[in-house]
Amino acid sequence: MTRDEDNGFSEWGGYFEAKKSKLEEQFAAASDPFRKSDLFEGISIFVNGRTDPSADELKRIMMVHGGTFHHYERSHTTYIIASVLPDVKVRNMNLSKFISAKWVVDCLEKKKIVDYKPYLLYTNQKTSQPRLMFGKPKDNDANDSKSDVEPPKDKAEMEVDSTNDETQMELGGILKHLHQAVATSPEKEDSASESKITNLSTTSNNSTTARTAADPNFLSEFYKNSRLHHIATLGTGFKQYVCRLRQKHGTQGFPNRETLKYLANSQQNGLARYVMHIDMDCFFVSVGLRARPELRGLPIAVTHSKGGNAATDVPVHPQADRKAELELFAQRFEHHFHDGDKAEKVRSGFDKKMSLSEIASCSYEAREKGIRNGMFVGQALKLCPELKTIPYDFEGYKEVAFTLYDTVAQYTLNIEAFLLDSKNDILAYLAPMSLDLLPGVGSSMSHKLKQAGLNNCGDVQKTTLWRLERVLGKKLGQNLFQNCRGIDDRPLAYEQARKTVSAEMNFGIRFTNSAECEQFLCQLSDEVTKRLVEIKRKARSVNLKIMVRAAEAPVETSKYMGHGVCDTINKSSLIKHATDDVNVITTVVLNLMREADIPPHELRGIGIHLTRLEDASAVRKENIIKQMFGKMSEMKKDKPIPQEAVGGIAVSGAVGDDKVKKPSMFENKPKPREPRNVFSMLTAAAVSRKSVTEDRSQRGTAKPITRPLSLVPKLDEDVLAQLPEDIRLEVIANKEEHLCIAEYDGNRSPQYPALQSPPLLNPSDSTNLSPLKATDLKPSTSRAAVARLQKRKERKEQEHYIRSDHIVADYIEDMPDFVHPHILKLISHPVTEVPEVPELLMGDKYKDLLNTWVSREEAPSPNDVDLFVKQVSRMIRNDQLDHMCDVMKYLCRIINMKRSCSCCWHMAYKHIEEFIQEQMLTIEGYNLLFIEYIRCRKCS
DNA sequence: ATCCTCCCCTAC
DNA sequence: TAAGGTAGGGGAGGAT
Repeated sequence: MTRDEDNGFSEWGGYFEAKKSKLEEQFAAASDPFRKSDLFEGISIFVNGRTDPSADELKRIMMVHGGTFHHYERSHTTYIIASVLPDVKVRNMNLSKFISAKWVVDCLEKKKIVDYKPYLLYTNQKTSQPRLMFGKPKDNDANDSKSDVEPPKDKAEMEVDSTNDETQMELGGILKHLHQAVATSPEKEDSASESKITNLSTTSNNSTTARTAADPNFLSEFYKNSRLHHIATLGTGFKQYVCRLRQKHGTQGFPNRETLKYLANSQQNGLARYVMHIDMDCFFVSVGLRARPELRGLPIAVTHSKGGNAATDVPVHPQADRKAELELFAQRFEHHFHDGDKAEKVRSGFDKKMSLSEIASCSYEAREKGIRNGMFVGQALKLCPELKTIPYDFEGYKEVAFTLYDTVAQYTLNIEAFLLDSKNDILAYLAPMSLDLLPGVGSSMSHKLKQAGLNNCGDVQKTTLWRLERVLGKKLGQNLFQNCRGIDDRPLAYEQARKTVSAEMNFGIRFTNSAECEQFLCQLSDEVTKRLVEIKRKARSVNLKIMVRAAEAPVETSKYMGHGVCDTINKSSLIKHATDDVNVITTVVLNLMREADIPPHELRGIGIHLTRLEDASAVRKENIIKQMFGKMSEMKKDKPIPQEAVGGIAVSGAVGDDKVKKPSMFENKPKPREPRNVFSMLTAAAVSRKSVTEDRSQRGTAKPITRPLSLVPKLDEDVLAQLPEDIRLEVIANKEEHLCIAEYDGNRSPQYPALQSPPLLNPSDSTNLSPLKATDLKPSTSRAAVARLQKRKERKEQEHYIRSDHIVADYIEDMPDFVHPHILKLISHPVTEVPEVPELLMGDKYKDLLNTWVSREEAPSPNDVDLFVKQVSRMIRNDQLDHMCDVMKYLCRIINMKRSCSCCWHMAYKHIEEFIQEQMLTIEGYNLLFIEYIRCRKCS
């Protein structure tokens, strides 16, 4: 259940601070000495992509004429200026905000705000826009909204009424209202009429409301009302939101950070780092109280229950038996009773006819009475009969959290919670602290530690690492050992690629027959697949989690539509190819359920978890292997590939151009091998390669790509043996073409395999060969295999050859970078004769080397930077992230220390860092946050 | 030794 | 009446 803290929002800062920043923003605009007019007062724009006039020019116009320019789209951005529509699917954008830059120009020319509607990029809109409703009764706008679209509350606040064509909207004025509306609450008007009622919780009073999962509307109904669902999705959603802000942000500065720096500089040197900790206390309650100031200072709880008398005498299902369920629950979860709140819930929560609705968030005044988040309302009312309950406001939570993130983003995009480094008294400071205050320590772990005689951080500080590892396991022990000393040196990671996707419902599951159950499974499969597609991934493993009524449990639960005491069953299935096809997933899910063979009426909870996720485009590439084999058969009919084509067509997209031939620090070391090469053989591959190389040049990390012939990976039976089982079997099934790949000339020199004896494809001899078994694909010395090889050798002389190695090389080149570590390994062989990048930076010697490098060179040579980049690149591939971070930290420090005025060095460092982030993102799926940074006022 | 799978625990 | 979700980390234990 929920912990005491709050619902996941305890890190999210104050709403009123956010509000203040809006005012400050307006104030800042008003006080601009260069200001020429107030034309755009109250209007803010965000420029998306390339526009005419340019973003810079638009920024200048807005500044000079009283408007606001947002460096990234914010929830209250009035208009988004763009030339083309972005991929709206990605982020559910509000299209009614996208207008052409010409609007700004025309406003300026006419010296007034002209109607923006003719400038909308997306014109296929319903006649009624979601609109701002300043207390207007709904029927006031009947003339324009015969609307079948309900104006969603959340969007309405950000929209501007544009229904009256004749009227030039006084946008500035409206926006002032808008700000006010956001600052107070969208529910103000409702609450005023209700404020006399003690308890304001409302439930869906729609009599047609779906009651169980047998109703097709139940799923969406449930998600709409589930606090836990909202907490989870808001969390993930905001992670993505911050990522987007970070991506959009690019190299722009942080508008408000300058102010902060200015303030800081007046006191000290300004190079110190600041950590802002934002704590959103009682988040749900605080948001709920925006519209109910009269309730401030009272014990308040956010819950679905109406509270009051209604919550002490709830109807109980005739087949429910609270006492029996309580006893069974207590018996089954005895070992969980180290969690005091949970124990108390069981002990006194099931009493009489008390409400079993859970409290999502409660005010300090309520906490003082012993009320906790997650507690049943009935139980809470026993502790505090005067407790007031208020309803959820999910849209409000979202809105406030957006405001918060937007506000913070004006200062930094390194938004992540972390423990402080040791600044001296940290040990003493932490010693008396309760262990469950540390991240990752919950009721279970602290209980375990208590049993080991460890009650607080001080106790753990005195314990050996070995003992902690014994008690908790290796990793958890190590973490606690560090954390209780205030140390957490893990690199901060964000933008991590998702590893699982799931959708679960353990409420309202009541089926009378399998048709109802299967219909729900289809719906849930659909839901989870949508989430999968949304994140552009595909799944290989489908897991079905089923909660089944425990044999001893009463047929109906004490909690209305709850799951009661259950047994949990997990069933999983591996899919041949990663998929995001709803039909495939649904079929698997239905099969798993049939296998589980549970009577539908005994089901109480169902969840679908998709794991072993793969990147959708990587999966596409995997399929290309098969296509490639297919193409090879077509090529039988084509002309032979002239040998000259084999030599390698260098495709360059160089950034580290060698115009400056500075001697390299590392020149006496063996030359690193060039990592890539491109061969053009298949038209299709060449086409898709184009986009890959474009990508690289955009990133600015492309290198001239040439590779000697000897580096072309060969494809042989080992490769095939290592391909994923399913693909391999398919290959076997299509033995006609693949046999040739599976076998190669055994006389090849081990030293220069590709050069001296390139693996050759002989398309014509394959047809005579017998079907292959899987074992045939392993390196074989069997007589039959030798005979076949001999036969092929004889034919080589007269046949046209197709080089499988080229095709594979081409395929590898065509793959996006991030699949290389995984798939490249499968396909290519390490080539031994070419020197590897020397491991200059491994071990401890890197410090000396970097020290010498930075001390000796006034400016770093591109070659050295390039070599350095290769070294760190390898560390990333080899999963030596900790070491890589150490190396980077050291380099940064040395540069700050010895080259504080040399922006060449600063740029070089930043270039390296950018490269690392790119590579991290593509290989690991997330970025790193480097604690150490270049402290230069000139170039930072 | 290393990987995989099935959980449990924790955070939000 | 009531809306008891979602994702990641990692330990235990078995397979290889």
